[in-house]
Amino acid sequence: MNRVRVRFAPSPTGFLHIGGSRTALLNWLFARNKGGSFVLRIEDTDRERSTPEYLNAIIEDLRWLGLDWDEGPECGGDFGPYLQSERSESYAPHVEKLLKTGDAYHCFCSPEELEERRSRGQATDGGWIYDRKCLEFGDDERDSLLAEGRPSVVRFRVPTGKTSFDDMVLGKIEFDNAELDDLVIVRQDGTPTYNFAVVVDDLEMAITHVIRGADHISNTPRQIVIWKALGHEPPTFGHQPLVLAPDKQVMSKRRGAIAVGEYRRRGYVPEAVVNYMALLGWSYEGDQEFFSLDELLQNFDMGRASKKPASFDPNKLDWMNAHWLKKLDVADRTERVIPFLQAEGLLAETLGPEERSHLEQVVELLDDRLKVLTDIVELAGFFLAPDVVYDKIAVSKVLAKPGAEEILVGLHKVLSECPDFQPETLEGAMRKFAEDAELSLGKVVQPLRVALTGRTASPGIFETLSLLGRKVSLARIDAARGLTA
RNA sequence: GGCGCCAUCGUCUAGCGGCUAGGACGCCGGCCUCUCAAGCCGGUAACACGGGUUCGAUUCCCGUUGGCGCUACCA
Repeated sequence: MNRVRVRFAPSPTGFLHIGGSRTALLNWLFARNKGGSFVLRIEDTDRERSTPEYLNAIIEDLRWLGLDWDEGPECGGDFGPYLQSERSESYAPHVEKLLKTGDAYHCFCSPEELEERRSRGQATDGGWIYDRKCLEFGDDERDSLLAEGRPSVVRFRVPTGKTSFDDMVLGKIEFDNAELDDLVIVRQDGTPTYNFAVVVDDLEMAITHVIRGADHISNTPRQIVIWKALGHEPPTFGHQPLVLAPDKQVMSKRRGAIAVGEYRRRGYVPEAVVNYMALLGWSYEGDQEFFSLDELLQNFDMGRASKKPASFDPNKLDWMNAHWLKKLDVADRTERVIPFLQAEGLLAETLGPEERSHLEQVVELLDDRLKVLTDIVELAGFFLAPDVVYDKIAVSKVLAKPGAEEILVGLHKVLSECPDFQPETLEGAMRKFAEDAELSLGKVVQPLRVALTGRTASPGIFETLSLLGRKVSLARIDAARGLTA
C-alpha cells in the first residue's frame, strides 16, 4: 500500500471561507490520521484573478486554524514547485504522449464557431457536446494547418464506455462517457486547462486520495479518463457535500460566505471554528460534540460523513465558541483578549505586570460571559476606562427612579465606612444596609450597579466593587448622583 | 434541457426492517439568584409525496416532487 498523500489545492482568487477550510481540515485529518503527507498546492493558473494577497491570506488562515502541511509553496518539498503557475513545463510531455497515442487531437474550431454550433445544438435538443469536427482531419491536413500557424487547442478524445468510481463518502458513482465532452486540455495560448492540470499535478505529486467539494463530482469522470489514457490508475476520490449558507444558498464569495480571517477578527477562536466545521456534515458515535483538533484526529472517520449538504448555523458556532472560551484558563483567555482591547484603545500597546494582573482579574470576574472575544470591549470597558459610559435606558429605568438618590447616598456612607473592600465584607455591609432600609437586596444593588458600570447587567456586584476599589467606586457613586431624578 | 448527487424537528444530526423516532443549537417555561451570563430541570418541533418488496417500513427498490452541482479555451 502506497503511503497516503493528499493535497489541498485552493486557487488564490478569494479568501478562504468555511467551505474551503472544511475541505482543508478534512484533508489534513485524513493525512494525519493515516500517517501520510499533506500537500498545499496553489492553483493560480487564472492569472487574471489570482493575487499574492489572497495567497498570503489563505496561508495565514490555515495556520490560524492549526493546520500544517508537509509540502507547499513556502516550505518546498520533493514534488515541487507547488505553485501551479510554476509547473508549466511539466504538462507538455504528457500532452505529447496523448497526441501520439491518439488520445488527444488538435482542434482548429474558433471559439466563435463553437459558440454558434453550441447554441444551435442546444436549441434543437437541449444539450450539445463537441461534434469532433476536427477529428476528421488527416495527418497531412492537420500538419499543414499547424504549419501555417492556424490557432488551435488540444482536445482530449473521450473513449466510449462508462466511467465509474467508488467515492469515499458517496459510494459508487457512474457516468456514461457519451455525456462527456471532448474537453480542451490545452488552450490556444498553450496553457493547460484545469481538468488536465489537476491530473498531471496529482500524478506527479503522487497524490493517493483526492478529497474535495461535491462541486467537483462531474469533473471526476473527465479526470479519470485522462488518468487512464496517461497509463495510470486514478487516486481514490472523496467528495464532501457543499456547505450552504443559513438561507440554504451555496456558500460563495458573494453570498454570505464569511472569510476565516473575518471570524478571527470577530473574536472567534480557532478551536471553535475547527470543531464547528468538523460537525458540519459529520457526527461521532454517541453524543460527543466537543472535539479538539487532536481528538478529531483520533476519531475522525470518513465513513461517518454525511452525504447531505449542510447549512451553516451561526447560532451554533456562537454557542461552540462560548464553550471553548470557557474551557480556556484565565491566563490564556486574557492573552487572547488583549489585541481586541488594544484595538479599542482600552489598553496600552505594551502591558506592565501590574496591568496584566489587573486585566486577568477582570477576565476572571467576567467568567463565562464572553461569547466572542470582542465582547470584552463591552463587558470590561468600565473596568478599564477612566469614565463610565452611562446607558440611557439603564439610567432612566434605574437611576431616575424615586428613591435611587437616597440609596446612593446611603451606600456611599456604608462603603466609606467599610473596614476593608473584600467582597465578603461588602456583601455583609450591604445586606445590613438593605435590611435596615427595609428594601430587598436587589433594590439596593441595581442603582449601585448602574452607577458603577453604566449598565443594568454586570458580574456580581460585590466582586465588581472590590475590583474597582473604594476610591473609584465612591467617585462613580458621586458622579451618578447627578443623574438621579 | 441533459447528466450527476442529495432528501429525519427551523438548523446540525443519530438511526443501518420492529424505537413512545434519540441528541445538540435555537426558541419557550421553570429552578438558582444582587442583574446578566453560565449551570440545572422541563417543553416545542421531523421521517417530502406516491407506489411497490415484506408479517412489518424512517430504514430496501421504483417513480414524483424539491434542493444542489456540472454542462467554458474558470478553477
